[in-house]
Amino acid sequence: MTIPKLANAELAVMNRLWEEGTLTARQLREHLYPDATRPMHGTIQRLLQRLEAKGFVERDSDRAAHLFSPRISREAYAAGCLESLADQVTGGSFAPMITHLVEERKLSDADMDHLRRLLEEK
Amino acid sequence: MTIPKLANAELAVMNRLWEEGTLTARQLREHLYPDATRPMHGTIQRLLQRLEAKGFVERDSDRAAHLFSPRISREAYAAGCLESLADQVTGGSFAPMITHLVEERKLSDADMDHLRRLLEEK
DNA sequence: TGACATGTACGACATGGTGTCGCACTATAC
DNA sequence: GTATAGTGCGACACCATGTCGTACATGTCA
Repeated sequence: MTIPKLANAELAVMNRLWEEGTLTARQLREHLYPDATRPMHGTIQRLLQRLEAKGFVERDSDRAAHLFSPRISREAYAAGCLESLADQVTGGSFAPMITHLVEERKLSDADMDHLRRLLEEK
Repeated sequence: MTIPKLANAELAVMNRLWEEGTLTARQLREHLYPDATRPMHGTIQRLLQRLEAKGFVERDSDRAAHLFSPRISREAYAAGCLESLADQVTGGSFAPMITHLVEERKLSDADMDHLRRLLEEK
């Protein structure tokens, strides 16, 4: 029961929803395709429909123009992807890749500090 | 210049190469398709060819049966995926998803200990 | 040398997911 | 009523992937 992967256009929609919380299809379209020569109505609807099917967005159909909100937080999605990555590549363990990140100095100081404090508390 | 993503069959080949170091196409086939009703020669060759094109395997063609070895370590691949995940979802920062993992207690004790020690050293 | 086994190169195909379009249908506004 | 905006969804083209088949190269042994 791993998290379904999001494709580019889907992720763009989710990123916008994670930023704003709740939006209509029109608001999404205006941000994602600001200078579209074509309508793109259908495209957004299709994306939202698929995202709803995957359980990523929630639809409030009270009004004529439905309201869409994220159903999964950005952090939960990211962590879910990280989990399935670990399952596929490092046998479910996170240590190898984080170690590699630290040794290659890919972690920012802020990230390191954050982690240190987090681990001390637990 | 993010790391190209590996598909299932490709990942299976890489996992085997990461375990064994260097193998021939035949050895790979015997492990990956042990009870194949069909030859699968072409399939393995195709996969290796694509992996070579993506820069994941190295080919030693000195002998008649070429030898294939991984060109990227398992850890480097995992960390690379993790990096592009962070870029896509959390603006390049790793803290949010690791925090989420810790809070949801998805990290094993071994992982936690490992990280604690790692971070103390740096 | 020829016959045969083994291995490589690669074009081709079916499949599945994705991004897009277009049209039918519905609801709201004037 | 008509016009405008929104939804639902079938359809399509595109691309990566996994697989197959065939052509070609090489090696071995009589």
